Amino acid sequence: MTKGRVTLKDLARDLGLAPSTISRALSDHPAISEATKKTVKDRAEELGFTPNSIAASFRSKKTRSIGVIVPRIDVHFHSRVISGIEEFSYKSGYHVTIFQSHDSYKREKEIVKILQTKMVEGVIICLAMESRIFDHLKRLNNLKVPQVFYDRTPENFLTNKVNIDDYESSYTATEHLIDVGCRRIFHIAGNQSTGIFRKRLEGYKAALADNGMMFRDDFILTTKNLSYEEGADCARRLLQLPDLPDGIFCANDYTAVSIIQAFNKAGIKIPEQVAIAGFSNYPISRIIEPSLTTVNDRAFQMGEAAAKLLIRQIEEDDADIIDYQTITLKTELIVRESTKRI
Amino acid sequence: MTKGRVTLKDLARDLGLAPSTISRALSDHPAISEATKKTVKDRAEELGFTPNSIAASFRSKKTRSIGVIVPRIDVHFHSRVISGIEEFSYKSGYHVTIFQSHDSYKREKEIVKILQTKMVEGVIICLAMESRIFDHLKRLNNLKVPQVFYDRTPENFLTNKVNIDDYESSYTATEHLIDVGCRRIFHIAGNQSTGIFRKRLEGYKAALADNGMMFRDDFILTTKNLSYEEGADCARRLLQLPDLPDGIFCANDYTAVSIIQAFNKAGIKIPEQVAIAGFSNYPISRIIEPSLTTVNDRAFQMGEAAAKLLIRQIEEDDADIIDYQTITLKTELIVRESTKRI
DNA sequence: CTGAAAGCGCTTACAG
DNA sequence: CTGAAAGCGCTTACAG
Repeated sequence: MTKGRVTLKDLARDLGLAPSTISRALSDHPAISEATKKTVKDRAEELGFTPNSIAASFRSKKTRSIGVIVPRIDVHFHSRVISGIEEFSYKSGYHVTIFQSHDSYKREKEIVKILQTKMVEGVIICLAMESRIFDHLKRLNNLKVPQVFYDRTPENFLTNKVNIDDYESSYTATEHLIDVGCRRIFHIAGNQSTGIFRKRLEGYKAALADNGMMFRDDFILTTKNLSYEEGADCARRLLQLPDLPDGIFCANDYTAVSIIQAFNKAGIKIPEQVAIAGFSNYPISRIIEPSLTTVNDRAFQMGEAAAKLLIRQIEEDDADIIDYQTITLKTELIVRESTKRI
Repeated sequence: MTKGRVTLKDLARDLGLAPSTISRALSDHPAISEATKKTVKDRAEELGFTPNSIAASFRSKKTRSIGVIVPRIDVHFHSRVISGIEEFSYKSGYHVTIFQSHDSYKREKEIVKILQTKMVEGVIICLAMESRIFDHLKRLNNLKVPQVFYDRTPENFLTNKVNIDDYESSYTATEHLIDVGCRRIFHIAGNQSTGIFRKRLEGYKAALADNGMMFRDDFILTTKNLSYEEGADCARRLLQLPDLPDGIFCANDYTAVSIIQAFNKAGIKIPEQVAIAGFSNYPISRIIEPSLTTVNDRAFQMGEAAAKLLIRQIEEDDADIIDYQTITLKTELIVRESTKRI
């Protein structure tokens, strides 16, 4: 026995069989007899044989590894997506290597290069905020490494995408506010350079239009990052208005929570005077008082869907066929106290 | 040129040099002349040469890959630790492959086996709640794969550990409650089968003792998971007491927030009647009203420290020397409204 | 059903 | 400073 690890060759020598036979027996090749398989597997177990999958990957060109690039792992949304990715990948026999771009284009480019050397079989990525150029990703494409984008996805670049229906979700949330009697509905909007936030604004507009309500520019407060602090700032501006809104649809939960707190403090009754809806279903949305009506963003399912799509593309053998897919997950509106007017 | 990727051999042929020279030039081997290095690197760039690091790993037995096992990625604490691990590892040229045990011993065992076949050079792990037997990890040890544990660490098993000082942190938090005038301080305790929660209880006890206060068994409410719901339950029990506590030290933030809300509703003034301190510094602790005094658990730094320790152990060449380390990070008490009585 | 042989793309002693 | 050669531990056509 060589020092340390037992290799497949060691096993072969031990059993008086060819290495090729051992290899096939261990991977349940149909040509090998059941008897041999059993002998080999038992002996492998006894000797504590651990296959070196790096050697196997090197030889077979299959690493069964997926690269994931997110802006930050500790952003709750991303950690949930990653959890979904890991879960589905694990069940499918793939493993997941994670990198953070910190929203830097330079770092994203570096990571993509590393991913290439690591021979990952596919990549799931949420673009860095800074990324405007996609050459690094097109290059991956040329190397036939499938990619799936989520959340922040490239425009003008044909590829695989997984998203929720931001437009429809916002439409539903806004219509819900209308249904509970709101007539002056404001929108706290996200950065309009990001597609999903544009869509959330569009959904809001469409719901108003379809219900015969006028869209007004001054009902939109646009923020940079939809941060808690920006939410407080929006609340301040709203409270100075001659006419308060009677409904607010916020493009995320942080701003919604912030506004709820400011309004609570100002003695404004939620939902009686102002109904508020958010977006994401972050843990805090059910803890805040009143609890927040919000859109469940299904981050975990997005991760699962992304992994599923990616692995299908990896395992599809038709290298010539390029069929990019865009998966859109349905969301649900979770109605809580902040809009329960009736 | 072979179809698809350019290999090191292709480069060698192209330049009329030996593959060994190319290999050395690319890795800045001191024996190679600057002129040759430049020629090689420039040509590599031109031809779009991407080194196959799987081949390199296979040959050199260095994968520069670290396995990370956590119960769940989407638990905020773990996602922050992972973020710290990734950050430090990336800077050190290592990459991080992540697995979730879902607190299952069986799955943890499976993952450890996979990690062995993947030839990771080290493992960072937060034990599954279920894990009582450590044979799978001892086996890793025998294979000379360094391990670092964090948060939930094995007892009676010599290894590397990274933790915060739970005892000291709880002592400080409790003493802070005493300093602001509390005399009937209750403790919401975590599951006592977990080391860190035992230590938090101990710290609480010690602070009482050192300040001449009696420890009373009935001042301890023990929970299973320190969940938000269990916090509400604790609050209910506290509110039924003939004498309310005047201070509560909670072993995490969820229970603290839950109690704050219940007390708010019951018309009990925080901090005037009851001062409350938590543990973790979760985002919600600064949003809740009144904002929560809590211990910053330094999860990101734990991840960094774990990665740093692990990588040092990987790169230490003295295979014969076994020097297990335990790193304890200092925490800080973040004082907010919930204890500001003076 | 089993085996002999080639080779994946690198790195690394050894030699000069 | 550069090169020739061996080989890491597997898998996979090819052959019988």
